[in-house]
Amino acid sequence: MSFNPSALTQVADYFKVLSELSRLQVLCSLKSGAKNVTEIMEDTGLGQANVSKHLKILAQSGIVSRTPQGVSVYYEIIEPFIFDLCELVSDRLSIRLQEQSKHLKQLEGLRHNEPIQASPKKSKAKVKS
Amino acid sequence: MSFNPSALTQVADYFKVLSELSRLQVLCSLKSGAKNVTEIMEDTGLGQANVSKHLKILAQSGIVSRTPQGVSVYYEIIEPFIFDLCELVSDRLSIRLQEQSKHLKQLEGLRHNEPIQASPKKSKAKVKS
DNA sequence: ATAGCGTATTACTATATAGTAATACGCTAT
DNA sequence: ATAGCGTATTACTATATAGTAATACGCTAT
Repeated sequence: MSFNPSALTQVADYFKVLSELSRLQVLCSLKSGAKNVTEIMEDTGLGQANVSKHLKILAQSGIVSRTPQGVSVYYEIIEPFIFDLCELVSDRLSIRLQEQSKHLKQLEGLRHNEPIQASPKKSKAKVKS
Repeated sequence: MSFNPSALTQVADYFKVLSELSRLQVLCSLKSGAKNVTEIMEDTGLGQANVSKHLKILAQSGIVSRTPQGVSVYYEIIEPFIFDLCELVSDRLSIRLQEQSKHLKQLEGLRHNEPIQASPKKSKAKVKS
């Protein structure tokens, strides 16, 4: 059993950046192209300070670029790879739902053919032997 | 701009499960096959209560299965998909390092007043001067 | 120089959760 | 029944960080 803990840490940190709804919202807002902070605020409904904070994290983690332009600052996706990741996860979650409903139907079928026996109540009463 | 916040939340939560070093260590330990808690502890060096806690999270998120077997409990990966994700991220991080060192070399060149060469694309035609 | 605007930062609160010691729980062999 | 073992849970501490109001900063037009 040999895995590199420092590489794993980096992977964990990368996932951590993507593990916050607000940050994913900001990224989705940038999917259609570069935007400044105000535009992102309007897109996401997040507060200004909050958006700035998340953008800083995204920029520091190399997912997004920062370009001051006049009085405002434009941010842009520089690693579209993240959308691939999100889609993969999203697809996986869909598949899960699919299989889940399939299993539910199987249970339905069972129910009509052979009745499921109710499990006896868990009682802590000690039975004297 | 229309993204589904509830779907995004689920994606974020999935990433959150993978965003902790200890949890990734547990998963890596399970990569070679089903293991009980004690074996995972030995593999990872994590404490017993801590391992149990992480395993609970992994089981509840549908990544791992739980099978009591005698006095111990065996856990097993049921969604190898996570390893694909980890590898993708790991590969991306490697590519970054590669490009980073390339840029460093370019800076070195600048330092010595050597012209910067246009990026070589994928052609392997390396002309020696 | 000054005002106005957009953005970043500061200082703070609230919350989530990793880690852990102690303990409860549940199985198995005796 | 009892002891011993492996695992889960409880109760707690420590830490990280999301969100935010206030404010600082920096650019541009006047």
